[in-house]
Amino acid sequence: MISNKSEIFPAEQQQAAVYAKALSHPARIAILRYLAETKVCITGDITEAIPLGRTTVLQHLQVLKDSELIRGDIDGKKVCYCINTDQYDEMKQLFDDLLKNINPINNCC
Amino acid sequence: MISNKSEIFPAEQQQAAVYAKALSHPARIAILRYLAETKVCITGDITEAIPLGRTTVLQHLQVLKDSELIRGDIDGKKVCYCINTDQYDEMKQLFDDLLKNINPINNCC
DNA sequence: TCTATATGTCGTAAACATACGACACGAAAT
DNA sequence: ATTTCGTGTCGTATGTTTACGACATATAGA
Repeated sequence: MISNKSEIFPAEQQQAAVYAKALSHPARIAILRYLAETKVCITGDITEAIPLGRTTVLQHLQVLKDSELIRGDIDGKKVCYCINTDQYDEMKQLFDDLLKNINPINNCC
Repeated sequence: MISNKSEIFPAEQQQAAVYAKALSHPARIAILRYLAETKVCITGDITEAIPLGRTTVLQHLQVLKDSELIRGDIDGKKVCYCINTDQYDEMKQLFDDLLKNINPINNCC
């Protein structure tokens, strides 16, 4: 590709885009909701809660981990996934600012 | 692909994902901000404001149009892009609800 | 009429996302 | 010791996104 001109945009917009991408698949939204609901930190039980194959769920978890919205800590033989509250709060703040800054007026044509 | 199991998720999560996808590239965030700032409805001047090729910008505009966050009305020889305020408000509401519903507690492991 | 401007469509190349099966590996139960 | 469970990694097929050049068209002005 000649692709990936993302770096030419302001850091704040890049970061917002990263979070938006993390939320851009219903499975990942479902996973976040699941993690928030079951307050215990869960392992591959997620696979049973989300109607997708184990590998696919793992992949979505990886995407969420890359965006740092979740953490995955090894707890003995199980792995313990949970929402990264710091990062999550940062996302909320960023989105809030973004949506506040975009104040459209419907003056089209 | 065996892909596109998106339909198996709740409609609300699917719609949130659609909006998130629309915001998932810095160029599209930049376009939205530009449209909101320059309160006039703009045409291909966007190409000059966004450091990308004309075709690429058009493509991003198409993605935004698909998510219905913007409209593109033909106004004589020019095309007039602007934010679809109704849809935009719906997005804000959806995100607000979503982020409210995900209330993580940092009790990891 | 010819030209420039504004716009759109098509094609294409490379990268990334989605979905999953198959295999690997270590710890706990039998 | 062998099996099972929880986990992860690899490979792979297909679809989507990103980026852009080349071509097409229609309108306004010289």
